[in-house]
Amino acid sequence: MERAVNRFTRSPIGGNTGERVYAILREAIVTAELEPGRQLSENELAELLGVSRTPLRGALARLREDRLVVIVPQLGTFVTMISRSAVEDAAFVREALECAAIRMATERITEAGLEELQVNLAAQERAEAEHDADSFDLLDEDLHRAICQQSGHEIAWALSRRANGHLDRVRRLSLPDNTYLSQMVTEHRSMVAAIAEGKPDQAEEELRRHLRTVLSSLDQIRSRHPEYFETE
Amino acid sequence: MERAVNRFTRSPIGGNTGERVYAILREAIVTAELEPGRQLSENELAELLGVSRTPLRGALARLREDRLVVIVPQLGTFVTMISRSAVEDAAFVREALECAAIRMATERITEAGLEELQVNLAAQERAEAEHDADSFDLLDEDLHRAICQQSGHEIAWALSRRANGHLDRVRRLSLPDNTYLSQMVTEHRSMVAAIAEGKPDQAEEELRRHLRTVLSSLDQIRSRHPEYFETE
DNA sequence: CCATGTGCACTAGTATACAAGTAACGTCGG
DNA sequence: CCGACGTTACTTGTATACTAGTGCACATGG
Repeated sequence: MERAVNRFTRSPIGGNTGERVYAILREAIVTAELEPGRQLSENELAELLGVSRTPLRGALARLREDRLVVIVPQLGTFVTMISRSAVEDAAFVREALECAAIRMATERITEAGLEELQVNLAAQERAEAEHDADSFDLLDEDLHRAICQQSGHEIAWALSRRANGHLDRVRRLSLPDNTYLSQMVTEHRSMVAAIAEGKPDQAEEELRRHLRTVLSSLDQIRSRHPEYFETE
Repeated sequence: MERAVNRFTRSPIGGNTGERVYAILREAIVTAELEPGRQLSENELAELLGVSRTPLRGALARLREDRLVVIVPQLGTFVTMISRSAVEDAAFVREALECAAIRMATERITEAGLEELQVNLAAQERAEAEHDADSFDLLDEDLHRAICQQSGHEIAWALSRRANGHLDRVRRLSLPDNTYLSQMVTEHRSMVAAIAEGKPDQAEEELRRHLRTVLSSLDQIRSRHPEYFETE
């Protein structure tokens, strides 16, 4: 324990089994392939994924921190029900972090950074024209990540994404709406424009409205899948 | 895996071994008892704490998410050096979350909630008069927690606290300054006053200034303990 | 004396075995 | 027929054993 090494040149983490399992399970929960309320058996999942319980449990522990599962000792692990408060908490966290980030990004963005945002925006417009929702999702994520990166605090994106599980689940449960894509692209365009013009207040306001559009579909989802929601 | 249970009445977590180990290690790192750069041996720590490697590794994994340790596969686990960017990231996250929370708290706080804040404040004044720094630390934490709670999003406090490791480490490394306590109490008083008067902008501004006082001691710490800092 | 190669002691990651506890189901008695 | 009780089959939590890989030190050859 005495050897104090300063060389942290190795990649911090890579394709750990636990990391991979976490990503798989999170995706399954967010898409409701593993539906809310479902009990998860560690043994069964381990066998299914071809790993042992040890890395699997690590993944479940992280999912618990994301509030996507509840682990009850000596009883079981369950996919959490969708609850209004959890969704609103996620929205609150994301709004707080990203609004602070877009403010700071507006003040310190570089030419190259702005260029990156606009390239992304152009790609989004192509994805919209081709009705390519999958490409759009990736571009959407990357735009928000890039904005946080330009703020100098990319950690905001990491935390926002992490806390975003409940919102993602609601979003993925929404039927792909034709008007949805064009509305999102329009809002993104307004955001980037505000950044380019150096108006932090306006950028923040655009982002805030943008993030709240997702929340607005909550009641719709609830009426379609009442069995996924917590009884209040 | 088929049994879908809705009764999540059990307490979510309790005194797990991993939880306990996490708290112990975090405290040791924050107080620099385990100094930056120090290599942590899983075997040694497990023996020292009287637990097996399994829960210990869970605790280390959480500390990695807090950026308090770096785990390099097949090489070792190390306490992270203090870096300006990590400290600034922590400050950014805390500022974003708590400022959003105090805003919302100001708008929706109840009489009882305000009463709670003022009781805390009075206790802080007593702790200041008695120069009881330990009591003050607890009251300080509780005040910030209570404000987040009154916002309706206590999760803001959980995340803020979690991201706050680097800031805590800097703060704990500071010598107990006589003027420090009275300044903090004064700032807290201003914050609560702004909440009571229903002025969200002012409350946010007071909190922002309050949080940045901690950051201001960074250079001082750095000159006193250069060996704890990352070479840039 | 220096350079090079090999072994060793250590690391984290993973798999497996064991312990403690819960709830549900079946059985036995009234 | 109904209720209480005990067994059983599951759960998560923890400890231990094993695997793969790293860097350092020491021995050996030039």
